Amino acid sequence: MADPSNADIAAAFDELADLYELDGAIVHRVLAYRGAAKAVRDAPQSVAALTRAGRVQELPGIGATLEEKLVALVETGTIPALEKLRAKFPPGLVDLTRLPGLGPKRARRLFDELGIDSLQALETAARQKRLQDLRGLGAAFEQKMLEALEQGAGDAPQGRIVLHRAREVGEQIVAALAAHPAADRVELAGSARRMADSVKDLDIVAAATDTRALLDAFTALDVIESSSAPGENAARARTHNGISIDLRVVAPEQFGNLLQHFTGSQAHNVGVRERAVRRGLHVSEYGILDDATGETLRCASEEEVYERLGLTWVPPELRENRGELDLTEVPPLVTVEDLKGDLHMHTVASDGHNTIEEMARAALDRGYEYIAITDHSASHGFGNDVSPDELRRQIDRVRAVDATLDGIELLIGTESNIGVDGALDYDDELLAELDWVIASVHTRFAMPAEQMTARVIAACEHPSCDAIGHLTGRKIEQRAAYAIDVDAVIEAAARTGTMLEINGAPDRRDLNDVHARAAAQAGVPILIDSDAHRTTTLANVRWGVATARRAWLGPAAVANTLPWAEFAPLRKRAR
DNA sequence: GCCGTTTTCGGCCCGACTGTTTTCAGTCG
Repeated sequence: MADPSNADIAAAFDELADLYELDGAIVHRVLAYRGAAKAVRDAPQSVAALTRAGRVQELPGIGATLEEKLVALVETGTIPALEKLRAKFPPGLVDLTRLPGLGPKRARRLFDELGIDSLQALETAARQKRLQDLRGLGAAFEQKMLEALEQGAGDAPQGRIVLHRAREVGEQIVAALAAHPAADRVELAGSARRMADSVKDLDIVAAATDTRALLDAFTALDVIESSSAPGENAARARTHNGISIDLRVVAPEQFGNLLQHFTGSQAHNVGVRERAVRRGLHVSEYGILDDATGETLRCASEEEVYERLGLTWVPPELRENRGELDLTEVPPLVTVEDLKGDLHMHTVASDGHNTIEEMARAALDRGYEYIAITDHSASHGFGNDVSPDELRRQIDRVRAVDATLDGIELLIGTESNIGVDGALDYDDELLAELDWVIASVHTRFAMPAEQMTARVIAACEHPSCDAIGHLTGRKIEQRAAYAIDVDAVIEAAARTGTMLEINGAPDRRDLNDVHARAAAQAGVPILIDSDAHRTTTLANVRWGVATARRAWLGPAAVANTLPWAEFAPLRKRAR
C-alpha cells in the first residue's frame, strides 16, 4: 500500500474537523484539527515517513492524539474515529455549511430537529416555511437560504483567480489611486501581496488626507462596474471582469496596522496575536492595545508593528505561519534581478512565436548572461515537430546566432518529453551533443503514482537529463497535479545531480512553494525558468521568483543566479 | 486537542456583521 500523501492526510484532518464540529466538539478541538491539517499540507517532507520514524510530533500542532491517528492511517489506511463519524452524519450535512450564514451549529440543529440532511432537503423545508419553526431562526434566515441555494452557493467552492490576472487589475488600480492628490500611501494587501498562487478577491489599503475623495476616485475608475460602501472608510467594488475589490482607507499614522492586518494570512495573524498576548499586547487592524497602559499604539509603518511586538519584520511571501515568526533577521530572498540566465524557452522551431535571435536579443535586454533554447521534442507534436534532423539544423542555427551576439551565451537544448517508460526523445548521442536538456511530462497524466514516479526518476537517471521541467503538471485553478511521489523524485534528483525547475508560467508555478522548499532543503539546485513562448513572456520569471520566495529560497539556492562560468560546471553533462 | 517566559492544567486572536433578541449566539474573514 502506498503511503498517503500530505494532501491526503490534510484532507482527512480537515474532514475530521468538519465532523467533530457537527458533533458539537468545543471549537478549540476543531481548530486543533484544522491547524494540524495546515501543518501537514505545508510540511516540506513526507508526513507519512515522519510518522513511521516516530518524529511526527516535531510538526507544530501534532501531539500524542494526532500521532496515534496518523499511525493508524499509515498502517491501516484509515482512521477509526473518521469512519465512526462518517457513519454518524449523512455526507450531505457538510454541504450545508458551505451556504453563507449557515455554519455547523445551525446545520446540526436543522438535522436534529427537522431531519434536514442535504441541500435538497433544506430547499424543500425552506419552501414549506419550516425553518422558522426553529427558535432563533426566522423568516429572514429562510429567505437568505433560498436565495443562496438559487445562486448555486452550495454546489461547489467558488473558483479563485490566478494571481497574474488579479495583480494586473490590482496594480493598475493601486497606481491610479497613488496618483490621486488625496492619497498618502496605497498598497495591495491580502493574498495578492503575499504572491499566493491564486486569490479570492483583492484587498487594497490606503492612507489619505481626504478619505471621501479617495473612495470616490476609486469607485469612479473605468475598470469598476459597480460598488457599495460598507462603512465610512471603506468601499467594496466589482470590476467589469468580475474581480471583487475591497478598499480600506485610514489616517497615515495608522497605516502600518491596517497593512499588516489585511496582508494576512489568517494563520500568520493568529500566530502574531498569540505571541503578542504573551506580552500583554492585543493586535488588531486598529492598533496594538497594551494591557499595562490601557493605551492603543498606532503604527505608521508595518516595520514598526513587528518591532513593537518584539518580532522580526516578515516579507509578505513568508506570512503563512510556516516558521517565519521565529526569524531573528530578515532572510535573503531571491529577486528577479538576481537571475543571470533562463534555461527553458521556445522558438518558432516548435510552438514559440519568435526566432532564436529575437529571443536572444530580448534576453540580452533583460541583462542575462546565458539562455537555453529548448524547443519541444518530436514525439508529442507541439506546434512544428522537431525531428532529429530538424534538431541538428537547430543546433547549427543556435551556434550561428551565438557567434554573432556578444555578451550572452546561447545554449542549444531541448525540452524533451518523458516517455511513458521514462525514456527521453532523441537518441543518446544526439542528446549528448546538446548543451542542455530539460525533460518534462506532457502525456498520460492519469497513470498511477508508482508508475509516474518511476517514469520521472528514470528520466533523472539519464546522463543527459540536466533538469526536470514543471514536475507535477498542475495548472492553477484548472488541473490538479498528477499523482506522483514528489519526495521520491527529490531524492532521485539529489542523488543524480538533476536540477528541478520552478516553471514561471503564471498558471503553473511548478514546483509549488512547499515542494521547492523541500527540494532546496534536500540540496537539489533549483532553476527558475520562464518557459517563454515569445519574447514578452520571458518576464514570466517574475511568477517563478514569487514561488521561490514563498519557498524561502535565497539566491544561493537558485542555480541560475550564478554567472555562466559557475553555472556551466553544475550541469550533469559537465560533471 | 495542543501547549508552556502564567509549564502538565487552564487557557486558547480579534473585530464586524446579522438576525434575533432585549444581551447574545452564530458566522465570517
